[in-house]
Amino acid sequence: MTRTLTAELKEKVGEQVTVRGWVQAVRDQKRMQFLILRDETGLAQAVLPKEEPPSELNEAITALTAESAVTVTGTVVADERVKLGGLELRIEGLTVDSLAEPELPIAEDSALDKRIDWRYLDLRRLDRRLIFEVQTTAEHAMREFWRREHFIELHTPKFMGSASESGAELFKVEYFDREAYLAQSPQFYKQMAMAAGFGKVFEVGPVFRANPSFTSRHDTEFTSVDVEISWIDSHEDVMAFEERWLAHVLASVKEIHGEQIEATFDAEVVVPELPFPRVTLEGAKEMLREHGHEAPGAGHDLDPPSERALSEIIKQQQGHEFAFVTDYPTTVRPFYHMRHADQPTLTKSFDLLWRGIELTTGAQREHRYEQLLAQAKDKGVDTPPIQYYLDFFRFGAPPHGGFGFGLTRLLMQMLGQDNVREVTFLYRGPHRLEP
RNA sequence: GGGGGCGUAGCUCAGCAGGUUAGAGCGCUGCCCUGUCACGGCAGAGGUCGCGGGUUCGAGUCCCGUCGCUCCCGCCA
Repeated sequence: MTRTLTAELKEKVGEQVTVRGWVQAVRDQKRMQFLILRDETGLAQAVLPKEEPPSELNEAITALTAESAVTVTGTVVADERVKLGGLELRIEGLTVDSLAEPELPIAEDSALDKRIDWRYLDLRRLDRRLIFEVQTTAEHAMREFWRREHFIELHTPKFMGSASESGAELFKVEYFDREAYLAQSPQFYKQMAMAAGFGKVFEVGPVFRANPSFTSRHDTEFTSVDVEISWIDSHEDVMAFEERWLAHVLASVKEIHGEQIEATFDAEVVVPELPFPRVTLEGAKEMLREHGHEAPGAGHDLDPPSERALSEIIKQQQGHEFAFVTDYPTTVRPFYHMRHADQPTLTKSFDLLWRGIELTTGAQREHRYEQLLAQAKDKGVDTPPIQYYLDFFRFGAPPHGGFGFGLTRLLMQMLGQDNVREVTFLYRGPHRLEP
């Protein structure tokens, strides 16, 4: 049997077709039975007159419950009375593939946490599906761009013998007779690819952070998009790549899903102008103070309210939703970020803000072995466990830099969602390991 | 880790200053309804008020503890 999708029905008027999907609603009346069917492409009405006494088919429809999985065979008929596309299916056969229990544990207006408990039911809604269609398009556009520019795709290990970055907490796991850690980032390995002469690399993969963060934009496992580029002159080259790449991604999403995103989430996808605004961290703080906002003191990163305010100011002044904030002090950056030759307390690093939230952290990396050792010592890093990493720079390493990018944060902002959990297939947090 | 808010029916919530048998809408079950389309009408079932302890003649309501959810901060993508 060939399955016809509900979206294809308009081309099949007069034909007998088989549609397979879920029962959205049953309206069982005295003389007429209506069955609203949903598949991944939309909704369709199926209809059957009720016989006296009711036929077996009538009884089967009466017994249906919402969200049951069914296969319906019938003839497609154009009928102006039908508000759902002016089409309906005159039912000739029905198979109940799986009867749903009558009371569903969640409804459209259920709280997010409860919806995640029953995520597979929540995801049956077509607007949730759109989120993952957009994700697919965005990733495809990223790869398209990378391939065009001769990047190599990496799949780095997620088990590690030691920490790859300071700051974020590590998950410890049993690993035979010793302990291992889940990777917080592919940072060291993408740098290894630079030492291996790969030139330009990317990875889209999971990272793990054992931070007990209870906010709308953190999770303990998320999909990180990582890029690393060799033979750069400074972090400026990395930013210049990232903005072109992102503009391409947003243009693709807008072209394919822009209208639907606007209709579904009331969010406009704006393709950004190049170049993105750039401001140094200290310059940003000055801007904030000029506009009457409090800003953290020297040596400190922007706090979230400052980031939101900064995005707002730049939006007003330059009409741009993105902003690169550059030149973070060494105090808030890891040891491997390259320092400015003339200002050794500042790193050649950047963050990318979009509509007030951090999408990216990037930098030029220190590729000179002796300098890297000195910086590790300066930051109090315990070097023996990461000697394998330091060794990457002993036998000829190119100048390089790159960035890490939160895929879910991109989606959240793109779709006007207020929580990364909405755009994560299955959220993982401090108290969430199921489903 | 720190702070704010919350936890009452399958779902979303109400429950005023502690006072008989804890309510509503949606959903569910049954009956009725000539084409519905958020169908409509009538009837019904459904609750150890997160959990434990305390105050009180009496606790959904007040107090303490605990668990969970949520938002903000810290941390970060």
